[in-house]
Amino acid sequence: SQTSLSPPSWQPAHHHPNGNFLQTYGGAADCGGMSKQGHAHADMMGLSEAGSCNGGGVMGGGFLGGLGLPPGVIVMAMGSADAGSAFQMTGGQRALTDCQQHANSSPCPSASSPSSGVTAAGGVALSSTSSSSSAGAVAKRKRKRCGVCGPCRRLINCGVCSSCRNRKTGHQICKFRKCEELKKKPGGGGGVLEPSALIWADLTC
DNA sequence: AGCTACGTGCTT
DNA sequence: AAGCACGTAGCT
Repeated sequence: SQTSLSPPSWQPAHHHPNGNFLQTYGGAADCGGMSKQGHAHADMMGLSEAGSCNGGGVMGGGFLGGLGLPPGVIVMAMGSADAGSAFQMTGGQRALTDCQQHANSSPCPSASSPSSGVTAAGGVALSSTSSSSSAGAVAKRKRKRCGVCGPCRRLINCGVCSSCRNRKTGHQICKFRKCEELKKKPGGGGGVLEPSALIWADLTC
């Protein structure tokens, strides 16, 4: 709902060329879906700072050449100082909001899930009773993305990876957005996340 | 009700 | 082992 923190004033991001390219694009869906909050930008920032190298940046080149869409956005975002500041603001605001909201006891990282119990450790707190499914069995709860790893912080799909291309049948998130934690096997791993979480907290808060 | 994406089984 | 396809949990 557009209550409290109604989006600043850069909402327009949508109708602009951006909206178009995205829609035209395969990745469009994502952006559209994500734009519920309308923030492909926040991601870009994340991209340039962390992930861009592994996927965004590199791909960008390919895009411009073959598909030429996503990069457009990026270029625009970075190109216009105006937009730049706007993004910064929004991004900052968001982060801040998150922090404050989750400042309760944990740093922003946990922003991933406000009410549900997702632990930084990547564990899904099987909070409450597993509604569905039989009582005794440990319902096969879905783990949730940690929300703090590089991939998680990325908001836009590459649109070219197998997951993006096969979205119809694959039902998988963009490979570049696949949470590092979810890549690991459910049972394994301990608190490998903490570090990154801290960093993230440091950077944003 | 519809969408996104995690989990898992099958195929390559 | 990696990728694909499907079922469905979780969310809006």
